[in-house]
Amino acid sequence: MLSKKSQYAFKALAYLTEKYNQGPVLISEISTKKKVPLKFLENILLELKKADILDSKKGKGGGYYLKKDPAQVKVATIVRLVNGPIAMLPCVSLNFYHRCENCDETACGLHDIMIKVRDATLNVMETKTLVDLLPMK
Amino acid sequence: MLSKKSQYAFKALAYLTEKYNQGPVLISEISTKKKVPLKFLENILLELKKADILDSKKGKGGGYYLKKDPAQVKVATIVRLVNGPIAMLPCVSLNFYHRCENCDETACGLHDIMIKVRDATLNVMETKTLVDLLPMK
DNA sequence: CTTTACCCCACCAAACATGTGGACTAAAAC
DNA sequence: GTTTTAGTCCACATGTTTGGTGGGGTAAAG
Repeated sequence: MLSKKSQYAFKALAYLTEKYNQGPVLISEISTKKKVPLKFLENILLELKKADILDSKKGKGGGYYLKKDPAQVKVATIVRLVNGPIAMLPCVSLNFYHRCENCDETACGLHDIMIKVRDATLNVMETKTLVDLLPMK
Repeated sequence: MLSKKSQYAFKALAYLTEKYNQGPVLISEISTKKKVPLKFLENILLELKKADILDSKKGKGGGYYLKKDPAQVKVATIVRLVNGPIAMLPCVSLNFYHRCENCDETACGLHDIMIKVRDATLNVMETKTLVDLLPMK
């Protein structure tokens, strides 16, 4: 399951997508509009900034805003960043690969199953972007 | 990611699938062959028994064995049992549904994305069974 | 009635999740 | 140039989950 942090991140990103190209948005505004704890949100947005998804301005008229076109930011990228690996096993992860202990990958049926799960999941997450977070009209 | 517990469960189930219809298998045998901590494994197997996946016999000649044909036991069932929900959001789970707070499902883009992810994942996990845990010959 | 082997309960440490508080810094406004 | 605004950074608190262990109890076989 996605952590609350991840869900908060998506709520914030949805809001910033709505406001894309309309200048910086206050953390406090996102916090109240999306019902996300202010200080927690602060950490999340900072993390997204460090990952080059968002940018920010300090002082009056400041706030956070999307650094890139939301249609170019994949859901998979955000999940990996905030929630961690998408794959269900370390030995099957593209971005967080780690060999399993006591497990021969070439003779592990679970390995093959989880590769299929990963591919099916990525097929969705790599094609959906931030604009898909907004409800259809 | 799958918990270690889940990985242990699958290792044990793979072993019991190999030994299907060959009588009860000792916990200690599974533990040494599959390199799973004995006491931890005990808890896991007991849980699988209570869920009607396994059965056991006490005393000499006792041990654990599969209660059903391994080809009839879906991977999805085991994951739900040992690891928890398969869906990435409570509001999108078939077996563990729970409404999201502060979130209108009908106007939540993430909701729709995660339904697609869930369906893609289930498509694999509902068709794969314990026999798929064994390496192909 | 002793041995074997599963059953059951309680506990434990470490890691992670979910926050909060407070001081600091940069930018803008006055 | 000092005040105000708003993001940055660090530390800590607390609760839950994860991964695991210890020990006694119970049922079946011999």
